[in-house]
Amino acid sequence: MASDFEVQLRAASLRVTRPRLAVLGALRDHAHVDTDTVISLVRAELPRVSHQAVYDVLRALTTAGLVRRIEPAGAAARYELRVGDNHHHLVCRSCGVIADVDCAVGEAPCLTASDDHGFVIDEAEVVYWGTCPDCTNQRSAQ
Amino acid sequence: MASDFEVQLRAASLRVTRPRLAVLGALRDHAHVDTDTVISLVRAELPRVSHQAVYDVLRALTTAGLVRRIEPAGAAARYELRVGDNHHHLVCRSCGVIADVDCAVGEAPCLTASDDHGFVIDEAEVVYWGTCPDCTNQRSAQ
DNA sequence: CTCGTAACTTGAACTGTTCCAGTTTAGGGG
DNA sequence: CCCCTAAACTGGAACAGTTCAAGTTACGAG
Repeated sequence: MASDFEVQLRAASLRVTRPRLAVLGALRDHAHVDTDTVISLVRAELPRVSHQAVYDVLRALTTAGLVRRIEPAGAAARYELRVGDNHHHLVCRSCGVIADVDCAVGEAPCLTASDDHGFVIDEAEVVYWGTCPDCTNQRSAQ
Repeated sequence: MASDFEVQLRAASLRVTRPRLAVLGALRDHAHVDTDTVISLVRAELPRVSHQAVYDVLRALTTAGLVRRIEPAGAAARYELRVGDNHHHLVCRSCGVIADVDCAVGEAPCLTASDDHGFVIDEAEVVYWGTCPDCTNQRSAQ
């Protein structure tokens, strides 16, 4: 429901606008989408939204913590609705598809490095690289 | 020594060329450098090397496994000489500096995801995000 | 030494993202 | 309830990092 997003936006002291609601709706329905896809999805609803508006909205939502930005090496940025758990991602080297995985080890998996070099660590990001089932099948079928 | 790199290149059935040796030398002396820096370092030795050559060399060395490409979200690609251990990285959100860390848990830390979704996983990449000592000090000094 | 091909040079193109100046609009104060 | 102003949006241009393409050079097998 839109009103749910409205509450979230207000809680983050962000104005409730159509583009923002459309972006949140798009992310609710499609996980791990890149900016271009978000733009298309938003325009399906609001045809006149500029690409710049989507970039602005995504940044505003990301800094507000409502949305999480994922940026696998060598690919465009992707976004997902921020859910409470700090889960990780499986990325297919072949087609780029992304799947969610829960933390491997308990609640804070590798959150503490063996030697922090004096850094103040606030997040441990884990990316599993591999080949997704579809790409594996396609390859063996060749 | 250069001859060491020569052996490595030949072992990967890559031709031994000055640009390649220069890139390897630059990476030996400077950890976690971005492409631009590699270009400068190489040109200090061989002024006439094109940026394209450096890009080509870095890609060839990366696919050959002699060099490892690191690509922290939102930053340009960085490179380091591939060493045997699969260590991880600490990245400073403020200045972008990178430090090495050994695997947190044993030899293959989080290498096995809790649920692999049918993916064939070949690498688990861990990035610790935080603030480096220098940036922490600078901030508290303000 | 000769020759074929991998590697290099030069220069332009491309993608994802950001910057900028001007216009619109959400939503609190009067 | 309406007005006003900062926040948000539009359109268009700029930018950085990387890659593509066509032609030239030089490594190293024979």
